Amino acid sequence: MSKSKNIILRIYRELFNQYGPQGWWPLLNHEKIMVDKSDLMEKSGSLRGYHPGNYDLPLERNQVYEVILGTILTQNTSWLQAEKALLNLDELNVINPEKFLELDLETLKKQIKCAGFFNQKAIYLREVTKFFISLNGQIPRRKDLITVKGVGNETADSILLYAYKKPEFVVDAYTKRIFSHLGIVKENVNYRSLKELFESNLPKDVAIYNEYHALIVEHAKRYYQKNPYGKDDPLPQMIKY
DNA sequence: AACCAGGACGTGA
DNA sequence: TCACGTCATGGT
Repeated sequence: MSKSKNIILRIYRELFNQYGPQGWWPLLNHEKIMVDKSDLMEKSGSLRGYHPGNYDLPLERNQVYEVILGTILTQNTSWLQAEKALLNLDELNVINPEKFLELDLETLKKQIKCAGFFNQKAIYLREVTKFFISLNGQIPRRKDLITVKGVGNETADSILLYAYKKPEFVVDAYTKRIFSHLGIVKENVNYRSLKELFESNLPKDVAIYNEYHALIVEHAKRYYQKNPYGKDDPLPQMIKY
């Protein structure tokens, strides 16, 4: 049992002990091999991570870009569907910002249809692609990212954390669901407060931010998918005292 | 057959 | 700020 009084940190340790490193973005290896789907092991309805424990990715430009595409595609959709859309785009070799913009709108929509909201996501993807190119290799500021149509709070933080490796904690619906169920925050807590709660209780460490959010998602998939949320969650017992 | 998925936007209090 | 309707396919 951890001796720390820091509940946020204790939960992180518990989750990591339970599930281990998750391995999120990026999905594709743009240097050589394509992803072999048979290598992806099942993990609670989704697919197993791609490079668990490696927090140095993405390394190259198209990999950074791929993560950005993924953050838009997965909005309010399971990662499994977003992943399919991403693989569809990869088959056309358009996971490259310049080539992506050459793709006609109808083909684009067709490729990403499986991820839902394809009309607006097609627009969002183009917008964020133009923004990415305009950066010219620079790391975007959060306030500039948020002005891009289709990039809200969570997506902006996801891009900064998972594409640019900047220490911005990502809060999502699962985070709110779990931590309000545990009685740590209110159900109607807003994004900024919840994000601040994590960032003020954790070392400013990209690897921890990266892993913690992924662990929250994995935990939520197991115990917070259907109502009543958190019914069989063992966390309340584990973090007692 | 409902309900949910690694949300964001536009609008009107 | 905050609440609400809208966007849409797919899995369970």
